[in-house]
Amino acid sequence: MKLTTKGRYAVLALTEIALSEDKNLIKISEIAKSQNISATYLEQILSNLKRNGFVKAVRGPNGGYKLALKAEEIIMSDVIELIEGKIETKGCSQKHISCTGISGKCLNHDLWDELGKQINLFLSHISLKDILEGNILGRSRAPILPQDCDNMTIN
Amino acid sequence: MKLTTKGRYAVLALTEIALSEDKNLIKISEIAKSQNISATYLEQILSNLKRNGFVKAVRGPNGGYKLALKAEEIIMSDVIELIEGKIETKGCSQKHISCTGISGKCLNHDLWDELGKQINLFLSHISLKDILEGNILGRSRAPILPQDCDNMTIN
DNA sequence: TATTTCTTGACAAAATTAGTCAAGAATTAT
DNA sequence: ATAATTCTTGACTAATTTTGTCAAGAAATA
Repeated sequence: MKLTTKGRYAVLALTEIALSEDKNLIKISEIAKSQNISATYLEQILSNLKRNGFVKAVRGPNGGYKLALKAEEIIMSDVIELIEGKIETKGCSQKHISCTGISGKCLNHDLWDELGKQINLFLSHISLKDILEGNILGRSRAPILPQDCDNMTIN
Repeated sequence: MKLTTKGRYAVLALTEIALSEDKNLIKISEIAKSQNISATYLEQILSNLKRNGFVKAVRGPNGGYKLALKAEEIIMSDVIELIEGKIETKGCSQKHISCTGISGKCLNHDLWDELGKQINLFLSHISLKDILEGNILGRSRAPILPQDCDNMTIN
């Protein structure tokens, strides 16, 4: 799996764009300067976000970027998947035979599959709006254990 | 954050070692062969696992590795942190000033911090025993949302 | 004593990430 | 219309990280 500066820069840029919604447009150079990121590197990322409908661009003097969607519609799992590729923690090399020698199925695969699912699940519940509102801390949650089902009721 | 073949190989090796507990010792060359991994690369990883008390090694003819702990005591977050380093999805470059321009604190930091926390929380609830028993699938869980607190009771 | 097997650290190749550069297209102000 | 501004695109390069290899050695056992 991957989580690099590219993904972080993307979220950072989206945040900056959202925060200057009142001024309507923000330039790459402004974001680059305020975040101290290479402007030309940011171009790649914003261009990608544009192609995929997260932001809109206006060229020419006083041009710049703005959000193409409402902040609550910009979901982190979508953004990260676009920029970094699928969150996949691929397991063993063997695809069909067991890698642990046990019956038919690779035990390790489960771990990485489920971790990937967990990461995705987490990010799919967080929108740009949540970030803007500082509504993130304290969200992580322990995984489900067998005995949980007995002790928990959802009304 | 990082999740590379090295971490996967470590878990794979631990699984193999655990599965041959009855034969008591398993050689690097056996693991390498059955998993089709470079033996010399595995050496590094197992050596590391040994230095940190997860496995024991016996040299000489009929030597090899065995677990130094019970399978239920080998926790994935410990293993992964050892092999891959701290699960840290470090946020912006600025440490003290805001990177989004908003009051004092970096909004993006929260996202990566909390994601790191979630990954760690997930892995800290999974032991080698769980893997051996195939007790992994279905564990991932959606993050906590504000309204959850109202609708859920834990008895 | 010879063989097996782990141990360690230095090296090197390959892949990925991060970043640069340049030519161009669209827009706006003058 | 023209010049200045700003995004667009793709090719290229540099830096870093990952993924190994290699070799000399140490411990154990038959």
